[in-house]
Parts: sequence; structure tokens; C-alpha cells
Amino acid sequence: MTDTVTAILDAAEERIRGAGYHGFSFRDIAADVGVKASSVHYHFPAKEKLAAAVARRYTDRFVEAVNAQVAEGTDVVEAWRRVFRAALQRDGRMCLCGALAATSHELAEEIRAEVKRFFELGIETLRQGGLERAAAIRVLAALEGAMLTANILEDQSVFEAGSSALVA
Amino acid sequence: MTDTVTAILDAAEERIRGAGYHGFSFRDIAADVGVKASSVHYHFPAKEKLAAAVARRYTDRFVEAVNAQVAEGTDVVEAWRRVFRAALQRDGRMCLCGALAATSHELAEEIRAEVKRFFELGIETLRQGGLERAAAIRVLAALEGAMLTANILEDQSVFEAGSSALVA
DNA sequence: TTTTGTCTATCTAACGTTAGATAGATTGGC
DNA sequence: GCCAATCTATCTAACGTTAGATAGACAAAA
Repeated sequence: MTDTVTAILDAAEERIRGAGYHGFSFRDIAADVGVKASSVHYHFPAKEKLAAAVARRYTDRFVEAVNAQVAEGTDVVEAWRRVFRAALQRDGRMCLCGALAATSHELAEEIRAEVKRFFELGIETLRQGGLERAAAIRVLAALEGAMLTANILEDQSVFEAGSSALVA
Repeated sequence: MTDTVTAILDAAEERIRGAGYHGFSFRDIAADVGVKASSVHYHFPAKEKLAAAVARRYTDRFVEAVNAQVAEGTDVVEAWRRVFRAALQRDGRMCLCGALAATSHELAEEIRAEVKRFFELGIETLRQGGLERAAAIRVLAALEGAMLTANILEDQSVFEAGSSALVA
């Protein structure tokens, strides 16, 4: 993957997490990266493809980070909480898949499938950690909701409060 | 409030809940209502004003519905859960303020203030019901997250699972 | 007669996308 | 080793469309 492609994905991820799918343009991304909009189209022929690629990379990285925590002996629920917290504190932004899921009604099928994958993989890894399906859903919902609420209230301690019931 | 204004607010609410702030246009709303885009501008001179008005009405109605439940003797947490559930089942869409909060970074100040008000009033009514601040945040976060997750997974039972820990 | 609400018509700016061209790297045949 | 062909990544320029917003005409109601 070239530097430009990485930079495009980085810029698109940041903008989607701040303003949603309809909240960014190819010209925005191009300006962020330092190329022209047509060059962004060269790598990602359509906006849907770009958003889908961003969601896929985000999910892969997220799940990998969780698995790394679990491999080190961290409880699976605590692992998910830590990676969510890191995403909030590092970037001060919403979860990418949460931001996209909030407008899932009008989302292109290709993108929705990637966002769905994030939640389904989440449920799957939590179940592999020994949780029932309902409990797994509860963990993901609480974390997404805590992140959402912390963002709008502009107070990261809200994330801690919102997710505190998950701690064993 | 005239019929047209009500119809405009209704259409805008539905579209924001489906696609977010950047996911609708004056022409969309006008077509939904059956007037011209300039007529929508007559009632709401700018898009920000329209979205802010939608959020204010949504919050007022939501809190009113919760208070009505509480007045009938329903536990305050269960009241919030019921009104969230009703919003999901009736409209099959995300919470309006949740959808806006997910993209809060790029939101106009006027709109963000209205969305913030939803969450602050939520915490306030829950605290009046006897909850600690952290517990109130936990309830709102769980409900928003459960709604979000149910929407992307296209399965309303996910809302029940996601919010089931709140039941006393 | 003024106000209210809607219309037609229009504006500028931006949208996603495409065409055509180009400079530079890579590759394959001689 | 050299030349021709191809590929990669970018550019400028423009496409048709839509965005939010505005001015002014017009009709109905107060």
C-alpha cells in the first residue's frame, strides 16, 4: 500500500468519524493529503468504495488490537473497553463504525456490510471469551453509547461512567 | 404552528434520523411535504435553524413522554427504556439526537447545543428519579448504543438484549 | 392594504465523476 | 544494453447535477 493510499484512508477515516459519510468530499480528502481530487478517484473509483475500504481497515485494526490484548491475558470485555477508550482518547472522535451505523438507513449496501461486520465480529470475539449473545450485545452497545455520549458532552470521563458497569 | 411547518419538521426529523445532518437537502424536504424549496426557506431560513428546531421538538416530546410514564408510576429507568423502544419500533430509525451526536464534531454550535440538551435533560430526569450521575449516564449510553446496534444489525431484538441489564 | 405564504426563477458554490494528457518507472524483445 | 511498449500515479479541465440561499411576483386572508 503506497503512502498516498494510506494518507487517503487516514484522512477519510478522520473525516467520517467527525462528520459521517455525507460529511466529507473528495476535495476535502485531496486537500488533506496534498493531491487533487482526481488522484483520490484513481485509487478509489467511487465514494462508496473509499468508505467501505476505510471501514474494513478500521475493523481489522480494531479486532486485531482486541485480540492482542486478549493474547496477553486481558479479559475480553476489558480488552474491548480498552481499545474503545484508546480510540476516543487518541482521536477525540466517535467510533468509525458507530458513526456510520448511526445513519445506516441511507448507507450503500457495500458500506453497511462492512459496518455490520464490525458488530458481528465484536459479538463473535466476546462469545469466544465466554459471554452469552445477549451479554456480548450489551457490551458493544454500552461501549458505543458511552463513546457517543462522551463525544456530545465533550467530557471523556463520561466514557468511563458509561462503561463502568462492564467491569467485573 | 401551521400544517406546513409541522410537515417540514416531520420530514426533516425522519431524514436526519435516517441519514444524519448532511444526508438531506431542502429539496428533499420540499418534495416530501409537497411544496417548493423556497417555501421551506421561508419557514426556516437556514439549514442549521431547521435542524436545531427539529432537535428541540424531538427533545421536548421525548422528555414529555418520559415524564408522562413516570407520572403514571413507572420507574424512571424503565420509562426511558420504553420511550426509546417506542421510537425504534414506531419509526425503525435511530434516535434523532443519537444520530446527530454521532457526528458532533462538525455540527454547528446551535445544533450541538440542542443535542447536548437532550442528554443533559436525560441525566437530570434520571437523577431526579434517584440515580447517581454515573448510573444516569450508563442508562442513556446503554439505550443509545442498543438502538444504534439494533439499527445496523436490522434486528429489534438486539435493542432488548442491549438494554436488558437496565431492568431492576 | 398590509401581511402571510407560496411560487418561479435564479445565483454561486460545491458535489461526484470523467476525459485527456503527461512524467516517470517498469518490463520484454532484440 | 537499448529501445519500444506498457503501467503507475498524478495533473488540468470540465462534465452534468445538486447544494443552500435569495429576489421578486402573486394570491389569499386579515
